[in-house]
Amino acid sequence: MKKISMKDIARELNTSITTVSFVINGKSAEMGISPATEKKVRDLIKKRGFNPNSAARILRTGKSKTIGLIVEDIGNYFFGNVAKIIEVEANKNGYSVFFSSTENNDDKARQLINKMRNSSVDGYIITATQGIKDEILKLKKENVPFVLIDRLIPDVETNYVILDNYLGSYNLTNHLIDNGYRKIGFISIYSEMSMMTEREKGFQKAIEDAGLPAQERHVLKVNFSDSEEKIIKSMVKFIKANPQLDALFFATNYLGVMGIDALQKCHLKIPADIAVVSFDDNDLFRLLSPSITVAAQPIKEIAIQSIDLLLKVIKKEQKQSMTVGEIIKPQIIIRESSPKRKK
Amino acid sequence: MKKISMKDIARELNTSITTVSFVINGKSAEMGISPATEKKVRDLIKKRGFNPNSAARILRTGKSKTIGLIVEDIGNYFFGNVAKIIEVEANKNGYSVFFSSTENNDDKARQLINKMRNSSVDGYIITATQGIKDEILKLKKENVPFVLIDRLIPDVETNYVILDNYLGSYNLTNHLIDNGYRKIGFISIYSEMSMMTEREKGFQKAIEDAGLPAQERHVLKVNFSDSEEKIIKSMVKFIKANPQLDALFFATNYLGVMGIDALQKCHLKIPADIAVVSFDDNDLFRLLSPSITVAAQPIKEIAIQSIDLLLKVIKKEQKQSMTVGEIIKPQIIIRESSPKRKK
DNA sequence: CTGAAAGCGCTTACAG
DNA sequence: CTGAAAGCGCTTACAG
Repeated sequence: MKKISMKDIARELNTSITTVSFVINGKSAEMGISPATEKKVRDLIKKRGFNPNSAARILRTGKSKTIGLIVEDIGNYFFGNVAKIIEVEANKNGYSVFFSSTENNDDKARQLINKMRNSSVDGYIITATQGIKDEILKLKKENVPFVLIDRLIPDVETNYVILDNYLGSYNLTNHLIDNGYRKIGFISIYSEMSMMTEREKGFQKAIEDAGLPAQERHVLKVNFSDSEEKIIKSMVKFIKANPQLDALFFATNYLGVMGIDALQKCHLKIPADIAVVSFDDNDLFRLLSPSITVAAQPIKEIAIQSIDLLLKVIKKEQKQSMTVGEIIKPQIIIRESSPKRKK
Repeated sequence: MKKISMKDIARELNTSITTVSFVINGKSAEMGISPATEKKVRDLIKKRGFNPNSAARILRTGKSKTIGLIVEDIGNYFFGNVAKIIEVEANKNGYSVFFSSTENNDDKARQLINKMRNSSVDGYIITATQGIKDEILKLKKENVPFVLIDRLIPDVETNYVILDNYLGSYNLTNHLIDNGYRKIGFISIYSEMSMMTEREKGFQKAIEDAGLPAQERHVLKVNFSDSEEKIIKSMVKFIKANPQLDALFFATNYLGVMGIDALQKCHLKIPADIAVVSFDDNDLFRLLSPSITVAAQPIKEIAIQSIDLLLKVIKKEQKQSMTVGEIIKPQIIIRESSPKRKK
C-alpha cells in the first residue's frame, strides 16, 4: 500500500537513484544515459505507475511549477473565465494554478499571499484589494514574480495588465452623446480603486468635451457592501428625483443588473423612455430584450497577457525590476438599449 | 535574501528545533514547553516573519492540508459558486483548495487526478467525466478520500452528493401538467450520464402518471459538442415540426438559453404561445422578461454537504468503505413562463 | 522540560 | 556511462 519511490525503481533495476532521476527529468542525453538503460527505466516506471513526489522535488529545488492566482471572486463571470483561460495557458507551459478568492477583503488577501508563499508558488497573478500595498511592496522587494490584473495599487510600480477604464468609459459616453442623449446619469460605487475613478473620469471628460453643461452631470454613488435591495431603492429614488434624464450609464455590470430592476420598478421602458449602457459585459446583457450596450472587457486577452507576462518574469526573460504594463482596450458593443434618439 | 528556517529561529534563541516545532504546532502544553520559552519563540517568529516551509512539512507528514476540487468548468455559474463556497468552508477547517476544470474531457480529468495525487492532496471532490471509471476505482482501492458531486459513475459505489434529478424533473413536469399543459416537448442532449438519464425518466414518469398518451411525448436530443448555431437550428426545426406543442421542457440551462433564442426565431411568444421550463437556474432566467420557471440546484447546500462529507472521511470520522450518498432536493421556482393555462 | 538525530523522497555536484 | 552521498526543512520517537 506504500507509495512507490525512485529508490524502489532503482533497486528493482539494479541501478542508482541518480540514473532514474536523470531519465525522469529528461536529462538522459545530456548526462549520457544509454538508450537501453533509459528504456528499461521508462518501462518499469510505466509498469509500476510511478509518479515522483512533488513535495520532495519542491523542497529540494525550491520551485513548485505552480502559480498562484488571487481573484476577487471565482464565482463571478469575469474572474471565473479569466481563471479558466489562465489555467489552460499555464498548463501548456507545465505550470499548475492555485486559485482563491479575496471577496475584496484585505485580510483574506494577505492570508492568501502568505499561504501561497509557503506553498512555494513560483509567481502570482493578483487582483489587489485596497489595503494590501505593504504585501505587494514586500513581494517586490523580495523579488517574487507577480503581475497585478484588473486594478493597480496607487503609487506602486509593478507589472500589470489592466483595462483602459478611462477610454472605455469615454467611448461609451460618447456613443450616447453621438446618438443624441444629453442628460446622462452616471451610477457608480464609492471606491478609491483606480478602475472606478478612471471610469468616472472618462465619463466626465466625454461630457466636458461635448460641451455639455456641468449641471447635466448627474452622479449617484452607492455602497458596494449594501444589500441589493438597498442599492435598488436608492437607484429608484435617484431616477425619480431626476426625471429629465434621458440615459443611464452604469459603472459595473452588477449595478447594471440592479439598475434594470430599478427601471422596471419606475415603469420606465428601455430604450423608449431612457437609454442604458453599462461597463462590463455579461450573458444577461446579451440575451436580455432589449439587449444592453456595454464596454466589454476582452477576457481572453486579459488572461493570456497576464499569464504570458508572469511566465516571462518567472523564466527571467523579463526582469522583475523593469516593470511592464499592458493596457487592454475595452470593446464597445452596441446593442438595443441605446439607439439613435428620435426627436 | 535566503528564506528563514526553524533552524535559524532555534539558533538565535539557543534552543532546539524540536522546541520551535512544538510551539509552531501548538503542542507546547502537551509536550511541556514552559510558557516563558513558548513566548520567546513566538515573539521571534513574529519578529522575523517566519513561516514554516510547507513542502518540507508535506514531505515529512504525507499530509498537505489541501483538497483537490475537480469541476467541469470553473467559468460556469454553478461550478464557480460551488467552488467558492467549498473554499470558504475548507478554509474554516484549515484546508486549502486546489481547483481545476476538466472541460468534460476524460484525459484532462485523469491528468488532474494524477497531478493532484502527486501534490499529496488529502482528498478530492470530483465531478466525474464519463470515462474515468478506472481512476475512480483506483482511488477507492488505494483508500484515498474523495466524494463525487453532480454526477455518479454507473455501477461504482462511492461517497457522493448529487441532485435528485429524477424528482426535480418529475416535479417540474407535474407543474406544467397541473397548469393545464398537455403536449410537452422535452429537449435534452445525448448522454449516458446519470443526471441526464434521470431527468428524462422523471419527465416520462410524470407524463405517464398523468395518463397522457405516449404520442404526446415529444423528445428532441442534440449533441452537446455541436455548435450553438447548429443546436438552435435543430430546435427550430423541432418546434416547427410540432406545432401542437403547448410547452417546452429544457433539460439544462444552456439548452434553455438556446431554446429562448430558437423560440424568438419561430416568432413564438412565451408564455402566450408556448410555456417554457428549464432544469438548472441562472441569472438570466430570473431577470428575463418573462422570467423562466426552473428546477434549481441549491448551490450552497450541495457545496457544503460535499466538503463536510469529504472532511469527515479525511478525518476518519467516516469510513471511506462505508459510502454515504447525499441526495439534494431541487427547488422548483415558479416564474412567469408557465402560468395557469386559460381556456 | 528540552535536545540530538533519523528520515520523508527527491536533485545534483562530485567522483570514478 | 553510472553511483554514493549531501542536503532541502520539517516532524517525531527516543533519550535524558
